[in-house]
Amino acid sequence: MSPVGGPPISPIAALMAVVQTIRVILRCVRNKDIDNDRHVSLLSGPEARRKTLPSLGALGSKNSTGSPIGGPESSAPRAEGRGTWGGNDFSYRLQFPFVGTIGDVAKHAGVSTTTVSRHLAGQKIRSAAAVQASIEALDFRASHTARSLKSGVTRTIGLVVPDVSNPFFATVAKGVESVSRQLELNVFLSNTDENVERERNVLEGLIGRVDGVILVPAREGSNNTGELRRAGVPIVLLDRILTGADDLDSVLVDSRGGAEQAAKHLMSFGHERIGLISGPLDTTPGRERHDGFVEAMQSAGVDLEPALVQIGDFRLKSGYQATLRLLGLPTAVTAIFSANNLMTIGVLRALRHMAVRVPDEVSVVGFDDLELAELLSPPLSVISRPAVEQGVLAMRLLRNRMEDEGPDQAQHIVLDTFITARGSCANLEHPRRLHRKKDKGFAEASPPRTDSNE
Amino acid sequence: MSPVGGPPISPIAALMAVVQTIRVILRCVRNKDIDNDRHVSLLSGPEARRKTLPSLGALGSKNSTGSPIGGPESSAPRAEGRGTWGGNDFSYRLQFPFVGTIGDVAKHAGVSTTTVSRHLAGQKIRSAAAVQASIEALDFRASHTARSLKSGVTRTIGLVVPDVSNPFFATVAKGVESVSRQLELNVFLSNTDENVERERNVLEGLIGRVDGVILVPAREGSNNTGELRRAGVPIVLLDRILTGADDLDSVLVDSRGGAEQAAKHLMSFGHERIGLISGPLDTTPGRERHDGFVEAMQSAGVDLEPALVQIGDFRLKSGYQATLRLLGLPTAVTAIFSANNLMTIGVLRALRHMAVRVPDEVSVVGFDDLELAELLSPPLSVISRPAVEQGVLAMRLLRNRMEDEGPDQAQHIVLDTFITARGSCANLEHPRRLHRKKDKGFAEASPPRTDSNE
DNA sequence: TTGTAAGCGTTATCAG
DNA sequence: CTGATAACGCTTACAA
Repeated sequence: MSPVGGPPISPIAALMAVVQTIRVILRCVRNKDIDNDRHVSLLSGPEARRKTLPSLGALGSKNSTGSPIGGPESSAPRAEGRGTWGGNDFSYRLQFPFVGTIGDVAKHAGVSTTTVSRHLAGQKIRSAAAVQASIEALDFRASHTARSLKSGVTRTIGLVVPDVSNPFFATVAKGVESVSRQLELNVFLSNTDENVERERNVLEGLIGRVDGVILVPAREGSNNTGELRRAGVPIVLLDRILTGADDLDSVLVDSRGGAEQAAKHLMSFGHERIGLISGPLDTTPGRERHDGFVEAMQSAGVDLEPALVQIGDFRLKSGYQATLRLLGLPTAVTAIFSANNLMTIGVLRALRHMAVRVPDEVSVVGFDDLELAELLSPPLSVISRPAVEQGVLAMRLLRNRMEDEGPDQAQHIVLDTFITARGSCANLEHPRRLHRKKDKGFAEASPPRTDSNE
Repeated sequence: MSPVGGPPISPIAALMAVVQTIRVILRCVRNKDIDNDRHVSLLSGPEARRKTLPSLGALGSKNSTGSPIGGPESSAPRAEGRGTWGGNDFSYRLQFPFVGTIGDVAKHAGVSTTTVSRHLAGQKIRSAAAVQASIEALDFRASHTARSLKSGVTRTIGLVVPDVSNPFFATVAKGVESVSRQLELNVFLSNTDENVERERNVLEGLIGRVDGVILVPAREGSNNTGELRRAGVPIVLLDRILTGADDLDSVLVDSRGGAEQAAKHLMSFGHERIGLISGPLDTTPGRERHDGFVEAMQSAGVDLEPALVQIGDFRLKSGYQATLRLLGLPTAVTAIFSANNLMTIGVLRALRHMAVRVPDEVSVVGFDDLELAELLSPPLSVISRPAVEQGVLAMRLLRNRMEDEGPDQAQHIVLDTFITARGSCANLEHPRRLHRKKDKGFAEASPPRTDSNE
């Protein structure tokens, strides 16, 4: 701050200087840098926010022309004042962070804390109007933390997914979030990166912070829910289950059926040498899509030699590399089924880089739709499923557990998948060529189609 | 449960019956359905979890052959036992939710709670080994809630975005989450749906629950941060700013520069009738991309008639509709610049539905890359930017505010955008046709290219 | 209907 | 180095 009597500065600059000074002081107080003034007590946390206020009044009247802050009975404390600086008049008004307590409201309204608490809980009290007025005057907000401590309830749930940046999980998150907002629950979002270790840490870190968890486990065989369950936290499994945890609610899709649909769809075009790019077999969708596909092939009497089954990790790069391996086989594949969206992108990239034409040379079906699938050339055929709904249902199940409603036995919801046949599959004997379909329709969601031609 | 002496049932069935019964009892206790037994006291919340345990021991020994639970000094309580049921032997073991306190540990270790607290805080105490042993024996975890109440710190931040299912925000969320995990902070995820009202509710609901907020504001002009700031919660703006809130840290990208790049890129192909599909002008990226584009056109001396500027809302459908409007103009556009990823998808869908060839008839540049952009035919040219980094930097800035580190003035970070020219732009005079490029490269990220041919 | 007082599980103070 | 004690802000018997 420039000394009084120095060069003229604008009112705004002066104001900024005052604000800045007070900020620095606040910061010093928080950092316990000051300890010689009776007005400034050594406090941390919420105390620092509240109790340093009177001293700020004192500082204000010492360092500037601000009027001191009102007594303890005043409403949300503020410092305001006017002054002259470098020949210019200016005024300022500062409102300080203030977290009032139920006790402040009680004092202000002249009742007991009990009465305020009752009012807050929606009970009828005689002095409702006065209490409400005090609450508003003080801009009072009840402390969630204190309530949690007392009630043992956090009104928070955890959503633990392998990867939010996967469009499927992002969509699920949106579904979960929308329901939890209605229920006035907050959502902790955590990524496990498909990693069992990280998952364990994440889940243990949630203990005591959440009333329930929606979990997409990294691996079927690695049950990290023990600590959480011991702590009495309800859990709903989403999209993937945990071996031996049949007592947990779950919301799955019929991955096996979806994979069968994919296999049958490809076989209906005459394909027999179909490459499968599977997810990890120790995840539910990985295993089920693998099994569903393999069984559909077998029951159709088609031989599936081991080299045709490539195991990926649900990430893009693994789909890319698996495709290269499939393309390198002595006898080329004529079709590929990829078990999730990210790997499918990898498949398409690999095919593009190797200059393999789809569907002329290789037909492709992917599990999980993509926003751009329809716009690829050819449009990508996929196994679709209701992703938002999975999130919504999981949240509903969790709510029931949290409220101890609904049946006592575990609920296992399995949603249907459906095939969205676009243009990435073609007849084996008569590979088609592409053309652009003259289609002036307005429909955003195309109905299943299998056309693709030039 | 079937009466003793009834038809023989399997041990498993018997066990399940016991478990089931105890569950029901627990539930009744929680719901206060029982109040006539001295063993079962009327409690709710954490008390219900803890204090009903002795009574469960009693119930266990009454209703089954289970051995009663140990006294208050025992470790995490469990009920276990064996028995005969319908002629078959069976045994069971149940572990009940148990949340021990610092006091339980103190008692177990024969020290005071203060000592345990000190041990937990990492201070040196004489009985460290014993206390640690007790902690492990009791499977003790300190209550986050109590700590928060005492310290005034929640170790939680809020991440408020318009739409998690937008790949850009999903990616940002991943960046934020990764840093916050390192910092051992939890992340509340909230969607505002680009809606000011909802945003206000979300932000107010965060007061008292978080130590800081990363916010992507819905509208530049609607500042909903007042309450939060009054409560002393630091805020970092991400990707969008708020008018008059220059004192808040922010992490933006050079949207204006990106839009200029897009305009220049399109003009370099000879385009002059370029349609702009802008975002809302009262959002930072909407406004800056609009202005950057318009200015680039003007300074190149190209006239931009009003009908060429269509305002969307960053959602897919608005891009679709805006494109239809552009196509319906008396003089057709020869190129389109779309201001965000979702609208770009809408653009492409509309062009596809109207059978307009890209880039032969219309060239396209979108703001924000898409995972599949490279695989479209033609590959989509976009303005790219470091999305994960935006999230990471925002989280770092927020951390500094929360720790009162770093400079006192607001930090405004602006990251560069860069053009990823693929194949969706072509010369105006000599529209090219497509072909598939023979490219066996392994590169996952293609370098900027402008080729597209048949 | 209202208020008093005892907790919820921690941590900070202060005296041993 | 340790422990009794008093908060933190709220809810809830219990008593008036």
